[in-house]
Amino acid sequence: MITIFSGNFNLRQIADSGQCFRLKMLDDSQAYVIAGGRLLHIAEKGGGRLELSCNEAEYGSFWQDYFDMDSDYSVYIGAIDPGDDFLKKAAEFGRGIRILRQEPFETLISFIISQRKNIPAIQSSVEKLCRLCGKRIGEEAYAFPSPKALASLSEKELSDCSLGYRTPYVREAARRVEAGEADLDAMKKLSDEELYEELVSFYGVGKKVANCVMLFAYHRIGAFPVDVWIKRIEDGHYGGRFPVERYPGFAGVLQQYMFFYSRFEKER
DNA sequence: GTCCAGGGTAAGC
DNA sequence: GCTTACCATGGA
Repeated sequence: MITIFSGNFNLRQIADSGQCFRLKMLDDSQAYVIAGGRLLHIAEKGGGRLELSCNEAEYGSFWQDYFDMDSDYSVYIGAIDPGDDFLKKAAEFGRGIRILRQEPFETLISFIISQRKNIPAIQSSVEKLCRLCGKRIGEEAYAFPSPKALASLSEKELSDCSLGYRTPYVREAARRVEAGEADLDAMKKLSDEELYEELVSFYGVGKKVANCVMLFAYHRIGAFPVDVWIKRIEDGHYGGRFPVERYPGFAGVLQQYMFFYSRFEKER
């Protein structure tokens, strides 16, 4: 176990931010995260102190990058237009959110599944897939399936994970990656535009899902996914379109604050 | 029972 | 280029 310190880090907020479907809260300050075939326990101890159930080497080689610990989020928040009261409130409310660096394959499949589902339903489908063909890495803990494992599932097995009409989308994406027709790792070196074009070339991946994969897997924090929640905000607060050009290269971070804030607001 | 969800595709204009 | 019907399912 190691102890680290971080500002702008709140487990509950990250868990509820809709970017990751494999972060499970145990109580208000503890969680399990499954990523990269690893299982991590995190506990928040107050004052920005975090206890992680890994050693220094594993932190340095994986989790530090996963949680984007080298970025200072106060810089993004500080760049917000002082006249934009809505965005200032949203950022203040969700200031513990960080943009994770998740695995491209898991993110691609998860967000293909996400279309027209609410977050609990997405988590449920992803969990079923992992239990069905992901490697067991702990008590009741399963890694996200490999492309090979996912590509070998039958249509019925996939369908039984409540994928509905998305079943062929998932199947084809897994097959294409497994066959080497798309190299998700090699795509890391592409420009934003090239990466976007590669992603939307997947059957079942459109503008919104491609932007989510860019933001949450490839850490292209300028990507700005527009779903029904963000569209509602754009219409209600920005005359139909958020001024992404005012925040060159990091509008995606602000998008997360707004998404999280608006979902909370709706709950009351 | 009804409404809605981190949308995309294909067909039609 | 821009609309529109249709898609399956579960959570609230």
